Amino acid sequence: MKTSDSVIDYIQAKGERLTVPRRLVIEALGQSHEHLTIGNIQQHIQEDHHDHLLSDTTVYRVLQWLKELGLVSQTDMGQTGTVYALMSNPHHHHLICLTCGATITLEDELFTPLRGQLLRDYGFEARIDHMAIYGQCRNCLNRKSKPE
Amino acid sequence: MKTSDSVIDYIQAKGERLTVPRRLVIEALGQSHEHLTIGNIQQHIQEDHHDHLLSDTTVYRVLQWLKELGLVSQTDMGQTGTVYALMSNPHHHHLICLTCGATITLEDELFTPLRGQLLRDYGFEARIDHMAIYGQCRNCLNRKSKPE
DNA sequence: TTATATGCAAACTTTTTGCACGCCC
DNA sequence: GGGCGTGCAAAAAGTTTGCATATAA
Repeated sequence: MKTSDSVIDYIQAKGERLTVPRRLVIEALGQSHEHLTIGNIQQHIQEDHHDHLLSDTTVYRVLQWLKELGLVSQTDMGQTGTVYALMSNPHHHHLICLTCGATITLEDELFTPLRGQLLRDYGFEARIDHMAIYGQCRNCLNRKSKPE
Repeated sequence: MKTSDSVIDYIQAKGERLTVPRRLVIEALGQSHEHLTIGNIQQHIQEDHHDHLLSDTTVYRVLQWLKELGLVSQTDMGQTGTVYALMSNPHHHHLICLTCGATITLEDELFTPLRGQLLRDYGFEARIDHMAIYGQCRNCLNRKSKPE
């Protein structure tokens, strides 16, 4: 698995400017192999080993820049808010139950066939990095009915 | 294809309370076979034949209620904002190119295998009504490189 | 040195909440 | 009639922008 280091290498190779806040955000995302909200990222940086608090503005701007470079994914997790993750982390996805809110983690392999088909049929390289699929979980299914 | 009528029938059969604002929102969504933002919905209702403006509050609340009933899908379309659609409309999905912004419409059938697998493996009934998949389109693929 | 990133404050957009009133069943 | 939905106003979240300062290359 790739770490924040390879991301940083890539950025330098590309000639992008690497500043302290940028490095901190990348490290925060790299260290936690989780999806983080803006707030999580700030917290992480502040707690972890640096006692530096980045402004919202900066975190937003760094994330936008990383997204443009294709290094970060953004996912709307509904209730939880919008979360970000390094695309180099092992991809995974979530099933989210609309009724009870339970979340189930999915392996990325599940999307291999779909990726293949999109590439074959549309020439489209899908970046399915962190998908959130909503629906009804097993338990909640046992009492719902649906419209005609 | 199902119209707002069958949605209304369903709601009444379920014993849910049907008010004027609720009916207007359902009709707006049913008439435009598109995905609408909150603002679109209000506009639609005001222009279309009623000159009644619903408050944001009410539209949000009606949509939340419809989502809970499983009658409406919600999709974050990035730039465009969050859009809503009656789930009774024929499902379709979008490929969105991160580079040039092109959008490609997908048939729903593409997701049949995935749905089947999620149900089989996880007992999860996925509600994939209006998915947005980001990536690189055919044209833009021909010049991109990616980090190691 | 010089272009570019950052922080602050404030503006903006989107969504949620409390409460009095009004309407559907 | 009574519970539930609606509108208003205001607050709370979430995100963006302008500008002076700081910093990487």
